[in-house]
Amino acid sequence: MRAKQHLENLLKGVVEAKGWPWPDKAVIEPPKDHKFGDLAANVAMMLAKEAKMAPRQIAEQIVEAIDDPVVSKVEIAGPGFLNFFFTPDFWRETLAEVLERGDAYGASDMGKGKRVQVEYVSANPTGPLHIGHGRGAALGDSLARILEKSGHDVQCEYYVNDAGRQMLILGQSIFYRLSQALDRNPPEPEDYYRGDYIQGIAAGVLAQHPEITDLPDAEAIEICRQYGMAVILAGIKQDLKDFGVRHDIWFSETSLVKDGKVDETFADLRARGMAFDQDGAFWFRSTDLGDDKDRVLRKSNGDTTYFASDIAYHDNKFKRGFDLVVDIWGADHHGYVPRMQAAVEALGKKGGLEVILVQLVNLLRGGEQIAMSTRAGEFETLKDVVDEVGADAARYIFLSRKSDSKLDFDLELVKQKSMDNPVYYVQYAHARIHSVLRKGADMDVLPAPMESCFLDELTTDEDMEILRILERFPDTVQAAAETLSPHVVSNYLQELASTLHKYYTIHHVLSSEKERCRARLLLMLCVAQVLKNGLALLGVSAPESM
RNA sequence: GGGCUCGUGGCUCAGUGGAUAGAGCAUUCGGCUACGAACCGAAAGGUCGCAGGUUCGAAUCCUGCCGAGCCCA
Repeated sequence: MRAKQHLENLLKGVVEAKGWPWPDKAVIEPPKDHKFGDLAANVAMMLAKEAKMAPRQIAEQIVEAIDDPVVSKVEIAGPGFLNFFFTPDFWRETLAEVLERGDAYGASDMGKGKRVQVEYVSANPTGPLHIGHGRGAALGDSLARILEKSGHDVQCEYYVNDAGRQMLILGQSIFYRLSQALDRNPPEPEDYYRGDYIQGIAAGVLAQHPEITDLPDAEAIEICRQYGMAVILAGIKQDLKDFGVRHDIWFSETSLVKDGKVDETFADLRARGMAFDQDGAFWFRSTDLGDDKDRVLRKSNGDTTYFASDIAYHDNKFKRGFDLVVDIWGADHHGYVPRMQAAVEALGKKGGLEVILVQLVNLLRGGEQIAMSTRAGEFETLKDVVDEVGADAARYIFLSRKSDSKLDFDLELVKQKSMDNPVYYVQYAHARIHSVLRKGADMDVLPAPMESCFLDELTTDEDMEILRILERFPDTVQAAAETLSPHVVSNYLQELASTLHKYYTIHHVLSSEKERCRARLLLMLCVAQVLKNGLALLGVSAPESM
């Protein structure tokens, strides 16, 4: 961060002094290979057209004008890149920043306090969460942490679909099992939830509402519905808690309908000319916004559609003052995205909604696929998976890949403590450092204080490599926030851990000469801090021993 | 039929218009009588699905086609 900012300011100064405009497309970033330099800039190439000069000529002029104590060398590469090398002292200063900021290292005010809502999981409370929900949960939770770290004001929400047909089916399913348990031989419903958990809930209803056996079916079903929903929702909350996932608000669909929000939103859309009556139904004019047909909001029989509730819900979100709303959905809802975006645009909030689609999770055990279907009752619950492999491993696997590609989740592989399972690789690096720090303390050798001159001892290529990576952490967090991609952080952690392991093999920390030893302990301490901060963004623990 | 997403070493994946396309796994070879070998090093492995286009420059952007998955009809 410091490096990038420093260089940008420097270059801007030079370019301005030459009377050239600063090109929007200028990029300053670390080159793929550090032999090219510490940072590379393409300003010369971007300026070539504007200044009507060859890139090389511009580059030469810039190089000539640069005079900065931190820049130790500038080179011009063939295509016109400017490659900058910074002094070792500059890189060593990174340690001061890490020490000073501690857990806050990596934080920034990039978001400028922008209010962001992240809505995720939001599974219908008709059964326990399964592994696919776990992926959405890990992603949403991590995203919230990353956005918060980069200066956004974040709120996490779970939308409880407690009003629809699915909940009625839940009630009927419970009632069916309850009647069976009473040997009443009820007819099998056409469509119902078959999972074993339904029977447990039925027993619970009976225990708490013994009078239910004498009630008319409709009333009994309603009791089952409410009881079942409460039990299942409590289970979902517990599962998410055990998975380390946070939701600030549990928003009920029923409350939306009850409070008349749906009608308010309808009126609003009508006033904006985005909705109309036809054939006894009420329609959303989505064709105006690129949808392939207009969509019904209220059917001629008076029922409102799911889409109508969803529009009202999003209207409500924006009325609560969020600048950005992030929805995390299963990829099977992707057909719904353009419609929802159109609705948001119709509400005058174009660009205010980001939908992240999470692809399916393919659950395997030793390469064999495990079938999953909530209706059929065959699935591995999130709880089972977390109990088996641990929350850390599960979260890390989910977060180490882009959300828009399918994910194979093999229980056997995830349980293995090997490189098939990258979470241990990163955690091991952290634990290893703490082991060295403990050992150092036993030997009465402590990390050097920052203000000492010992840091001059950090001179090797490996020292510099670690320092450069530590310095990049704040950039990484911002990149992850901008692209809403936690996997950027996990990739970074892999790289840092790998560099640490390599360092550890090459350079012996404790038995080297005393001043060097203390300088290296300080370096180790800072690596541990950054590993910890990065893992925290993923919601994964950083153990000091394993 | 229309739409969305994805095609990168044998496998799983990074790669936000930039330099010789990178990791891990698997394979082969090597490294613990020093801080944790849950580790490290080396070798081998690629026409970035195919064909055009945009430009100083394309795995990346655009168009068409092929293939996979999903949604809607």
